[in-house]
Amino acid sequence: MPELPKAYDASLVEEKIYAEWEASGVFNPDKLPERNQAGEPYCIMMPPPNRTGTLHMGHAMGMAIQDLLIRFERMRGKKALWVPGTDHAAIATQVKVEQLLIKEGMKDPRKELGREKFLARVVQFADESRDTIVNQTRKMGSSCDWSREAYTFDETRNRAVYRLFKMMHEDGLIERGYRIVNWDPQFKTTLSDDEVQTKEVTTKLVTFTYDKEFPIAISTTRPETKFGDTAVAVHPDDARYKAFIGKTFTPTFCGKPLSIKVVADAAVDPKFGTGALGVTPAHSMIDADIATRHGLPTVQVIGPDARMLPDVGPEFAGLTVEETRAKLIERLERDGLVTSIEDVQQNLPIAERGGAPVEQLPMEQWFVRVNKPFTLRQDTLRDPKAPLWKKLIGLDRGWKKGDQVTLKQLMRFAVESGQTRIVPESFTKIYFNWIDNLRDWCISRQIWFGHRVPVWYRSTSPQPSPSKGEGVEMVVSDVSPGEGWEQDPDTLDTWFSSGSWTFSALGWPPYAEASGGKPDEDAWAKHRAYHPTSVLETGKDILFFWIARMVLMSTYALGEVPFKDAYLHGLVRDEQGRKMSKSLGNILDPLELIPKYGTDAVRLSLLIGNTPGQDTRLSEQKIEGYRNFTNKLWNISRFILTMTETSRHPEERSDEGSHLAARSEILRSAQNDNGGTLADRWILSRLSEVVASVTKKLETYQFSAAGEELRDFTWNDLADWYLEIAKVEKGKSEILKTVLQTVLKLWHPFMPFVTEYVWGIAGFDGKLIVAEWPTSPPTPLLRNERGEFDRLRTLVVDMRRLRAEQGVEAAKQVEFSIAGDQSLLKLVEENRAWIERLSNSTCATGSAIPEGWVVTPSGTATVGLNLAGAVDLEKEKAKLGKELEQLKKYVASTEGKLSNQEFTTKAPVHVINDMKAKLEEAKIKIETLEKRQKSL
RNA sequence: GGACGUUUAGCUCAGUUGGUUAGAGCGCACCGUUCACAUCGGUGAGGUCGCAGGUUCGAAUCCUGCAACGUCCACCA
Repeated sequence: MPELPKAYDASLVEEKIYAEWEASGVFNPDKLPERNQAGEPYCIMMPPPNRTGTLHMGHAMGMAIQDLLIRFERMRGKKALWVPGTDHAAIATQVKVEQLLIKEGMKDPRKELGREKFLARVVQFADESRDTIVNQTRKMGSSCDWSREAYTFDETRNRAVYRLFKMMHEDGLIERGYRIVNWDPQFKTTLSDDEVQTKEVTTKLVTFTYDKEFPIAISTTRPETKFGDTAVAVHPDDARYKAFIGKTFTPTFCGKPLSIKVVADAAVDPKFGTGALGVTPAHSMIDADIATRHGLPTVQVIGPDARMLPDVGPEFAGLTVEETRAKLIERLERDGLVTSIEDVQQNLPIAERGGAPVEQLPMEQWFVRVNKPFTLRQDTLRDPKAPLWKKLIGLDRGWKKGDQVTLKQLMRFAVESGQTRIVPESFTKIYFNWIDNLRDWCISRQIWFGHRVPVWYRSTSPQPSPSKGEGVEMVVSDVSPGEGWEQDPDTLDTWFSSGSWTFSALGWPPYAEASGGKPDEDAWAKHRAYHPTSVLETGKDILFFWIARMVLMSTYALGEVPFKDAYLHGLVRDEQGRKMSKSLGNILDPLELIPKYGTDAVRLSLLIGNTPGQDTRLSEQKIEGYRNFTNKLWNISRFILTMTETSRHPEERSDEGSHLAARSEILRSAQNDNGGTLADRWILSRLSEVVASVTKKLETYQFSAAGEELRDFTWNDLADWYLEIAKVEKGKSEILKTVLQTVLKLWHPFMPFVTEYVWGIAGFDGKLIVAEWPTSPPTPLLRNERGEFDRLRTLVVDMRRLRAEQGVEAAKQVEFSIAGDQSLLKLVEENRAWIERLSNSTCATGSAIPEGWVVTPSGTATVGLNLAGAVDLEKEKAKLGKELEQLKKYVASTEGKLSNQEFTTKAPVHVINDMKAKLEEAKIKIETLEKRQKSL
């Protein structure tokens, strides 16, 4: 064995170890040992990071959690597959590249380069990002199968997108429609509802009439849209306006003649403003609904560039909405039409990327209809493995082939039936709320980077009218149908492709269309067993964007849920709880922290100390703490390995012969026979307890609790007690090795590098990553060793405390004379060697010491110490008094409880037994403390 | 406006179906480096579990109300 350095240096070993793992093939389930091949499939799809640059702490956390899960399940013998990948992220990537090009000096990159050249730049950038991301993923120690790396914009995924589009179009779920959409004037594209965010601003709420003759005043924060008004809506019961309902007026609004019908609609709040609402069907989704109900016409007055259209008259045409608004308010005031102007707080819709105010415009776009019933192509959401209770109440079945359902129903039932479980459960409610309010999903985008809408048009008349579908022939195809056909210029929302990720990344669809693409029949068939995937781990902020859409796509296309569990982690915030952002300069970069503290430390800091769905604060100090723990584990290993190497350890060498022969005998007897020492039996029983508990916790996504328990065991029980005892009691090589092996295995999913490194140095059998998870406890609990050991441990802590007291600490040597019950004295005698060592004292038992259980040895000058004389009497008395008071209070209350018949009959037996035992101990303690008090 | 979450030690957070005298890490105070580790060891201080009621033999945990902070959704035009 080489000389092992005192401190573990992660930066020297991590890269090498990762390369070894890759070379060994264990990341690929097809190359796993037989045990795994025969095991249950276990699959995680990595949420594909956007190809927009680099990974951040959120990604790091996701990878740490997923790697923990996949390593845990792989070690337990499952056929574990973790598929890595990246997302082309359509708009995000295009915007990013545009910004870069503008920085480089271009004014309008798309115009200057043209579609083809511009796209080439985006692709180049995306490819570079991919390399960076892959490199970072490796640095995190992720044990994903790189041979299966997928991309949302590669050939297989393109096929999936096309197939889904085609299927949904055939089923009438994808339709072209002229509707109001969210429009981003900055990037000139539509946005889905989820890509729109809000910003609180103060604006002017203007109350006015269209002209002097118009009898009803209306309020608005956006006067410029009023050019498009076609009605005024009032509440049906509003007495003020009842007389006008049904009448049509023709006011002239700042130079533009309008036709305004007064309609009654219950959606109008009579208490807001004047109780009358100017209806603008073209520029408000709410108003459009009202317009539909009353058959009102739609008049568009704002164009895609957020400027006024010519219809509004020469005074305003071509002005931006902001300019128009200011000018209009001025004009209305001048004309004396304004009743009031007040400042109000308003949530302005803005674009997620770029932050420009979003306009609502009527446009011809492609939509996924979520509320439209369609005919199922296959049995859907039927769960053959459902437990009996679910079968009894019908939660095991969804629908049969041929049934009529809506996408919304599928999305709801997937979670409602428990076929997909959301962790933490509280997010289920949010999911349902979102589903229930879901509107049709606008999937076409006017950006260049992304999957082109696979639809082709050809004119069949000299004056085609595409918006009405007249004079135009349309066909869905992924390749050109021939001469004279033109493809739809739009691309698809990026979530349309990532929605199919769980199965497209596994090779779906099963075969290529005759029209193109390589036949790849085997890929999906080969991976079929991995779907539904086991767990989807991602940030909680992405629940709606992504999780819901994956449920939609998977239930629709395959008739099954995309994953059994969805685990949501919270945001990683800085130590003050702020969001990490470039402008605040508070970003912690995993790539900077890893070389400094090691990947294992970074991973631990993300895994321990937080709960699912809850935001977590991260600081360098925290990571440093886990770096320290990594080093502790290293030194524990180093100590054990050195100790068990007989040729190296001087103390062990002295009794080498007998020791070697007795090795396995000792271990066996400690495990089966109540042989070995008390400490041996204690550590083995603790270990078995920890194995069971950590396994259970990892199975239920309690990573933090599992890690904490392991850390406590490793640091407190193993290092601080058992290893110290092992310095005194000899012949523990086999037990130490067993304990070390088990501890390394348990830690491996959390901190793969240091555990692998130690495993390699120790020369333990096989590769760690495929080592079996320690499922069977190393020893049964046959005797009360836990309780006995704990009594001695408490004793030693007491001795240390007294040892550290003022006056005593000055002595060169301290001797304790211990009195107590016979069983304790016997235990002390049996374990005297390590008790004396760990308390740094000598101790005697059985001698008659009247004052209590701690005295000085007679006051002789050599080593003795008169404890009573050295201690601050008043302070000591006060302390004792306080302790006694507390104990007596406890005893009184406990006795009270135990004498309460209601309590003893209703409380569980183990609680009562525990209380009784604790009570006896407290009584003994009171006795000894009282003796001591008398002696003072 | 609706929904959800959070409130426990100086700080960051655990606390799984109600059950012993509520825990951990960090920080702090004091002591300690010859034999794995100062990225260390030992000892200790520190909490009426946000507030007010209720249910119960028993509440940090369940119920009701309130407060503060946070997140999401919908928006009042």
